[in-house]
Amino acid sequence: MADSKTILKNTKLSVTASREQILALFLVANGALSQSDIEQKLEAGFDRVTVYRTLHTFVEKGIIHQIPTTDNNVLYALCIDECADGHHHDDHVHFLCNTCHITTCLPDVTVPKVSLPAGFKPQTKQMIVEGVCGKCEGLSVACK
Amino acid sequence: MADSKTILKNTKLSVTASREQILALFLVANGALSQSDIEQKLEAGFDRVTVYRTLHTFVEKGIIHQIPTTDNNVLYALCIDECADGHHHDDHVHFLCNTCHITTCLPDVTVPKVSLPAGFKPQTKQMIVEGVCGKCEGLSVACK
DNA sequence: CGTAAATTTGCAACACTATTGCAAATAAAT
DNA sequence: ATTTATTTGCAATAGTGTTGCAAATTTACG
Repeated sequence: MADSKTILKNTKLSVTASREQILALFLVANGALSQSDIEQKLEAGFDRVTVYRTLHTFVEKGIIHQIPTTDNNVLYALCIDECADGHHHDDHVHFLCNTCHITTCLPDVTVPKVSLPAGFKPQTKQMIVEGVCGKCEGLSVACK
Repeated sequence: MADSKTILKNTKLSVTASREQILALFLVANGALSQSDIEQKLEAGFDRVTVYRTLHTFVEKGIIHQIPTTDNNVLYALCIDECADGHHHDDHVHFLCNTCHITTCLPDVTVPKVSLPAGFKPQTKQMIVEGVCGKCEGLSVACK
């Protein structure tokens, strides 16, 4: 189940080298990845456009989801929940560490509901918390 | 107080034509603006770099704040709260309308607190709700 | 008010990202 | 094994982010 090829087949996507390798990167990543992260980690030199299109395909198929940032650098992360095609329900919070700059999914932390002013109809919601993650906090303590 | 020039003086910024006009745009805008929005709305043709630097300056000075999006297009909006230099406390929710694509600040809707897993130290948090805003909802009903 | 000092602008320039078309290569279906 | 459908890589274009520097503008001050 945690196998690239199986995921691709289940999603009815052609199994290709680039898709397998990119998906594998997500499976071992402990956080979210940007497009350039992926390009750098791929040993085989895939074309930038291929990576771009592969990510779009994965988002469409609900394999990964996008995480907005303020630095014009969209991040992608595996969908932990089973996302149907085009329907993302990743209602979990994302955490961006200001020390190691790794963005982590917090699947156990659900985005809370908010009551909006009259007239606003909510459909999806995103929440990003910035701060210091456990690993970095521990390291800085250890250094003292 | 709602005057461009006064705001600039209060922030100890030089009063220049570009800053006044860009700030005026925000004062009349009902939602958040992207850099290209601003470039298009400026009658006087200011250089792209000037707009870029002006926005950075305003963010630094706490006049406007950034809103992250998933489409590589950071938005900027006026800080309703009094933001000190470099310290933003815009703990309000942003609403992105999927119909008119306008992002609105909801100053009365505070980003709720969430409890994070052990080790994570939160510093700031952002929340974006997508859906349909009151104006668009009303319009679509009126059309039926 | 006028001049010097500090800031800001516009231009040039470069890097990197986003996006599309198209022909060649590859995978899937038979 | 061969045909068909997909996917890839390349070329090319557009747009954004970013910096340095000289010219223009603003502010500070006598």
